[in-house]
Amino acid sequence: MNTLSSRPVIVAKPSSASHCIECDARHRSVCNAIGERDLERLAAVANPRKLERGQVFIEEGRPAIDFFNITSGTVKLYKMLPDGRQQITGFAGSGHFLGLAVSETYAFTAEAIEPIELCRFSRPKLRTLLDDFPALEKRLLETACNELVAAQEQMLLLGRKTARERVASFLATRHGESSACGKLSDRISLPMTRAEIADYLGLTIETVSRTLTRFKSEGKIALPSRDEVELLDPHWLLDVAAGQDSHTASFV
Amino acid sequence: MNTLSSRPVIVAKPSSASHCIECDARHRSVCNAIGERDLERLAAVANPRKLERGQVFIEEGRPAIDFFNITSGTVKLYKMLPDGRQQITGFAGSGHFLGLAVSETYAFTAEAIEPIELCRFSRPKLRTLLDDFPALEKRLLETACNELVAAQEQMLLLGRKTARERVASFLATRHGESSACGKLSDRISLPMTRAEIADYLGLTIETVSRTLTRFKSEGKIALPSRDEVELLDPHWLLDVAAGQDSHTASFV
DNA sequence: GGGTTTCCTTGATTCAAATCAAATTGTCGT
DNA sequence: ACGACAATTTGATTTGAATCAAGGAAACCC
Repeated sequence: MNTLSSRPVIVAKPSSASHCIECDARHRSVCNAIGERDLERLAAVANPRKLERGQVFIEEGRPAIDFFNITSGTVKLYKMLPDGRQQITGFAGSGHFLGLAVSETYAFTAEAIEPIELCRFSRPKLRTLLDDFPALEKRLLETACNELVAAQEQMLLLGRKTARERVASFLATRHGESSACGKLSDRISLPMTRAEIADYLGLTIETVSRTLTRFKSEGKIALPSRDEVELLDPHWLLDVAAGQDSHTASFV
Repeated sequence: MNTLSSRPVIVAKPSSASHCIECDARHRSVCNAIGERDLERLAAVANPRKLERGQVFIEEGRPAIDFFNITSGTVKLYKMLPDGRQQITGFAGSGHFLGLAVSETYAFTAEAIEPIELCRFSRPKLRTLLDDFPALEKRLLETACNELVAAQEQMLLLGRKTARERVASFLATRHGESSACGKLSDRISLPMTRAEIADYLGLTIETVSRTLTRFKSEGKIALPSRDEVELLDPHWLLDVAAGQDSHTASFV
C-alpha cells in the first residue's frame, strides 16, 4: 500500500510530441477526441509514468488534484471499510480515464495490479484542455454514462446474484470486453488474483476458487494456468450469468 | 407494471414559459445551468406530465428516445433478472435527471413510487439544447460523476456490508440528503415500501423489518408511522453505517 | 363501516456462503 | 535445484440471512 510519495516512480521518456501519437491507448481512450494535428497540445500537458504492481496512485479521501489515463496494464479501483473489508468497484485497463471527481477528494483508491503505464494530468491543465476541446468533454460524459451503466449492472450482481452467477458474469464480461478489443479467442486472461476477483464479486477467495473448480468439473471451462481461463461453452456461461441456469447442475 | 403506452398519462397544463420559472425543482436540477432569460427556450422543449404510483416511464431494453427531469415526487430505478429478482439501483427525487444513455436502449427501468411530476425531453431537442448551452453539458457531467460516486458507495454496501450496516447506511444517507435539502430534523420520511428498501439494499423484506425493529428496541430509532423514522442517535447510526459498530449489541 | 387487500411484523427452520483449517501448487531468489 | 513464501485448492464446520409460515395492522373500496 505504497503511495507515489512513499516510493519514487520510474518516469518514462520525457514529454515529447511523439508519445501521444504512438500511444497504444489512444484509439480507445477519450484522447481520441483530439485530432492528430492537436496531439502536440495534449502531449505537452500529459505526464507519462510507469508503475509497478501494488503501487497506489489515487487514494480515497486524498485531495483530487490529478487525473490519469491508463495507457497500458490494469489497475483496480476499490473502497475500504475501517476493519479492512474491501470492495473493488472496477478494473480499469488501457484507455481508461480516472480521477474525475466533482468533490475535492477522491472517492476511491486506485492501485496497479500489474506493471502499468499511465499519463497524469493536473486539474488546471485538464481544465484548459477541456475548454479548448469541447469534444473531449462530450467524450468524458459518454464514458461516465457507460460507467454508470456498468455500475448498475454490478449492483444487480452484488445485490441479487448467487455466487455461481457472479463468477459466470465475471467471466462472461471479461470475455465480452476482450473480444471487443479484437481478440476473438475464447481464452481470457485474468491479470488479477483470486482474492481480487473475490473482492470484486463480493465473495471470498474460497468461494471463487470452488466455483471455478466446479465449472471446470462440469466441463464448461478449462484452467490451463493460474491466470487463464478457456471458455468451453460461452453460451451456457451467458445463460448462467443472466440467471437462467438450468438449475445449478442440470441432469442432462 | 404499466407503461406509458398501456395507460394514458394525465398531461399537466400545456407548455408555457411560466412552468420552468415556477418549477420547484429548478434550483437543484441541471436546469439551473440555464439563465432566467433563456428559460423560455427550455420551457418550449420541456413536456410536463403527472404520473401515479406504479407507472413506468422508462423501461429497460426499450429504445432510449426520451430524457426526463423529475420535478416532484420520487421514482425508483431498477434492473431485473428473468426469474423476477430485482435490484433497485437508486431512488430519484425532485431535480433528478434521468435517461442519459449512450446506448440506443435504456439500461434500467424507472417507476413512480408515489404520484410524481416530470418533464420529458426528446433526444433531438435535448441535443439542440446542449449545443446551445454548453453549461448544461458541464452540469450533466458533474451529476454523472456524483452518481458514479454514489454507485461506488452502494457497491461497497452490497458487496461487503452486513444487513445491520446496510439498513443503518440507508437511514444515514436518507438523513444526510434530506438535511442537505434544508430540513434539519432528525425525522426522515420513507416514501418507499419495505419491499423496495429490501430490493435497494440486497436484502429481504423480513430482514429489513427485523433490523428496523431491532434498532427500535435498542433505543436508536423510533417508528412513529409506517413511512417515518426518527433518528434518536444519528451519530451511532453513522458509526454502524461505516462498519464501526461497537459490536452488534453492545453490553452497556 | 365492514370486508378485502396489501403491507408489515414476528417466529421457526433451512441453506448458501463464510469461516476455520490444512494441504497443495506455483513462483522467485539464490 | 532448493528452500521459502505466496497463491490456490480442498475439506469440515458455522452462521447470517433467506425461506417458509402465520398473525396483526393499516389503507382502500364499495
